[in-house]
Amino acid sequence: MTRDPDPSLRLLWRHAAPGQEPQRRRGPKQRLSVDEVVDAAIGLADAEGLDAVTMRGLAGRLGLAPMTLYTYVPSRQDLIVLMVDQALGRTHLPELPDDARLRLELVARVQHDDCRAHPWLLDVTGVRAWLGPHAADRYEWQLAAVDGLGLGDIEMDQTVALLVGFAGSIVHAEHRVRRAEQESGVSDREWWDANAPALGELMAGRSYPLAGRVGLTVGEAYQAAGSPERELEFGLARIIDGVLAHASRASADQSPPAPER
Amino acid sequence: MTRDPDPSLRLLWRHAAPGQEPQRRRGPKQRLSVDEVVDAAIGLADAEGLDAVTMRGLAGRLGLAPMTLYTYVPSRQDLIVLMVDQALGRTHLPELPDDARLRLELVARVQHDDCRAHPWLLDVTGVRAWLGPHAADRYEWQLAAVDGLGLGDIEMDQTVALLVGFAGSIVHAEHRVRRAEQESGVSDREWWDANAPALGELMAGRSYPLAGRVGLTVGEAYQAAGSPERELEFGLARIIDGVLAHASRASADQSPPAPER
DNA sequence: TCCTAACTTTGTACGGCGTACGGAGAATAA
DNA sequence: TTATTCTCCGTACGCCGTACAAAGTTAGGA
Repeated sequence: MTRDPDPSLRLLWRHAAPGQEPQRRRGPKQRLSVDEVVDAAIGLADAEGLDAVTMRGLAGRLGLAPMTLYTYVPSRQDLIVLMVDQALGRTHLPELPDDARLRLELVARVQHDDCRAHPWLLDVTGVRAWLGPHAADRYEWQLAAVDGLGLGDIEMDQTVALLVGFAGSIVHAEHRVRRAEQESGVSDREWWDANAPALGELMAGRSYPLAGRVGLTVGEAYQAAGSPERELEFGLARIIDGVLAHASRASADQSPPAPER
Repeated sequence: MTRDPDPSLRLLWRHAAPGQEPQRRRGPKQRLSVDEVVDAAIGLADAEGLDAVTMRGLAGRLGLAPMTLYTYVPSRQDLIVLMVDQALGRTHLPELPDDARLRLELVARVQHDDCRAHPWLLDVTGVRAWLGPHAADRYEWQLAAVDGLGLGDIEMDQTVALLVGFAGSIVHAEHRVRRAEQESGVSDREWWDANAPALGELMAGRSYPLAGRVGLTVGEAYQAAGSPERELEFGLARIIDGVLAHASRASADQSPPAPER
């Protein structure tokens, strides 16, 4: 009836095993552990991006032949799944404060900081990674942060998605320009200085009254196209205002002792 | 003084040229146009993802030898830049309604729909693509939608980033599971049915009271891990509430004729 | 008119990628 | 001891982006 379970699942949950692991295996012992391999891969991805995590490159860094990696991990895709959960697991999830606003902020900030530390997390696609132990722990923690506001189960899930999604989108946008700088070897400012005249010429005839004014103001304020930190602060404040207003409205509607009418 | 401008800029703005183009060129005419090449690439990416846009594959689809593409486009990376702007240009930016709430919704919905139609837009990194003509038009349109709310220039920019970032994050999350289904050939539901028992076994000993309850509720409500449409509606409503509340507060503070105190 | 320079199209080739396959040697189970 | 099972790794295949140069086509200048 049930198909064979996904083999990478067992690998993902290898540390939470129900104790049936310590059966000795036949061949020679492995030089490294899966954790060491995954940690090295995370380090490589942090430093040079997910594309730099090649089986050859990673093996070289570990002093192994490329094909040896396949005795630790079934494939590159599975390695990435393990990287995601292991990276999430490095962050200690802090205790939740009493104040609701601070709790919601914390959810977004933890996600933001993790994405910033491991920008490749946002590049991972085609993967069911949210089912690892650390992802599960995190989801539980996130739900605890939005619990007790008077939201229903579905709204709790949606609130987490809202906070986490927005935090990720900020890093995603920032990551786009960082990568462009890194790959081209030209900083955003240098590129702009070199291309502004040509761009102005090409844009001649078109008018961008608002974009021109706003772009100028933003550029002067931050010496850059934008400030991810400020965008996070601004968006987060608006989002939490909206969520808390909704929550107090919802719990007022549901609480039987209506104050007055 | 100024370095050579980025050659891909001229290609990006090729249609907005200041009329100095129609000089005849010497060799034989090209069989295709840049637009046709880019359109074919967009079709390929829409259907099979950005990874499927290989120079060989695209050339084959166009009936060309792989290297011929390099007479239209300097590199694959530049092709992708052109794809982004051309995809954005396909969407007609609707007239902005009078109601502020509707205007903000529209900004998010247009972005959401475009990302949904071209999910590979979210995979594009390492590229300065927002400087194409259609990207510029869109930014101007987005700013017009948040104009007149009483926000300062920087806050206008941040509001656009908030709406657009959130809309993108919804599609990004949805795209992750779609790709996982597509690449593995197993639907999310099938995968879950096959792996739920094994997963339950692996999770034994750990308790996820909230995640268990909420996950169950969400799963029953949507027959899936979540509903992107509902997440968009929910998040958008909260965000716009927060933005409008902030805007009315800000404009009340700034308006010289204070009503009373 | 013909020559020449510029341009398109293309074949070949190089170095990189993920990984299938099979062999050699080591460690355990029998 | 022997058989089995595991680790490690060399080789190879089919992909990728694209550098390079040859061959063919066109327009401008003589």
